[in-house]
Amino acid sequence: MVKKSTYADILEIAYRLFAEHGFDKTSMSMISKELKMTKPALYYHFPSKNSIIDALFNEICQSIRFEYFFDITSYTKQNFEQQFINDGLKILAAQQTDEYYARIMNQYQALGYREVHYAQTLINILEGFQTGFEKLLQYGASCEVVHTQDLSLAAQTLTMIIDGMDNFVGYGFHYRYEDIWIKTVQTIIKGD
Amino acid sequence: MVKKSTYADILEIAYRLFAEHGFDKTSMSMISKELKMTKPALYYHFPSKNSIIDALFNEICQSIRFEYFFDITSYTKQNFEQQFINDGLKILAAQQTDEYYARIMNQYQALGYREVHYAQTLINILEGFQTGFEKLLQYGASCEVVHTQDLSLAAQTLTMIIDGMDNFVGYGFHYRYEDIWIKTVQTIIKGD
DNA sequence: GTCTATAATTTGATAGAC
DNA sequence: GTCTATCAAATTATAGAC
Repeated sequence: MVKKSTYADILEIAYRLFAEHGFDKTSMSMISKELKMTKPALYYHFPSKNSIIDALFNEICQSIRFEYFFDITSYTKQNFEQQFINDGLKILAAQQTDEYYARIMNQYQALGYREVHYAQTLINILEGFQTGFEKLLQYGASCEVVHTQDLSLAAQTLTMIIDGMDNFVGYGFHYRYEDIWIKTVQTIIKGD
Repeated sequence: MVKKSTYADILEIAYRLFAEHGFDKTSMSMISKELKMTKPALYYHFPSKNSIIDALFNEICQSIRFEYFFDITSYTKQNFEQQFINDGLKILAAQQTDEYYARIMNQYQALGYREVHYAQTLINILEGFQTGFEKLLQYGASCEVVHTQDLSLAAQTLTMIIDGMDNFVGYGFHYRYEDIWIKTVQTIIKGD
């Protein structure tokens, strides 16, 4: 067992506690207790509770960008549909392995309603998906493998489906997510 | 200007404050101040802050059930597609007129992660949509107007789209929601 | 880097008068 | 139904010793 840095320890513990109890009901006392250190020791590493919340936010946002899951350079005319389906399912799989993900994101969304900085970052991520999907579909159309006319609308639909799957998974719904994704992608590829 | 009941006044003010500042950062002092009464006066009407949150929750849940928007008895073979589209757009319109709706629901979702009672009620509502859509599609299939084979999958997709539209509207995304809904419904009706 | 001790503030909630 | 006054508890954050 390698000793991780205190900084990383704090973020890991805070992530779990924030998910379980929420930002507001997780006090610095709770975090320090769980870390087996005292409150002032915790304050030595982070100047405030908000700075922990922010550090966590930045770390999470790095790992959920469109480019993290979809690599446009790996797409060809031959593998297009399969690759598209697989890359989307990677997101689903990632979320399903992190039981706290949805709870945490729900709270950052709430923060976003009150502080534009959070909202803007989250909006940028979702816009990354939308424009990413659009570029991918444009490439597909140029290969004559995508037949939908309205690529922009298709990209919006895909973004909403991806976001919706995250939400529903996090809420414990046992939907047939794989099938929903596959069918949505196939319908768009096939065109009207 | 008719004088509403104090009870209703409190819920109206609390709804706005909860949306603007969140449950935790909205204190009973803030609510009473906004109502131009004192804190103990507020406590006379509601025994606790949680009881306000609960009363609001019950009121909201009444107004977002599937049956509130979709009346299956009004569907015929002739009007099926148009009626389906219109009823879905009614939800979208309702949400767009209430600027606080998404913020409030985001918080009840967060509560649901910590107290099953909230989660169960929200899940019931979403399940109401899913089974409602399925029944509607079944009726459509019996009229030979719906041609999708997998009605259950279609119902799940529709539920996710409805929920996703609420989320995205609330976050200020200017998506082409009407078109997304229309196209989704038409694709399902048309079948593979 | 970690500790003890404590300041400063806010909160949800109540007693009791009118 | 509304008020003044107040409580007990909890919270974020800091001073200062080791």
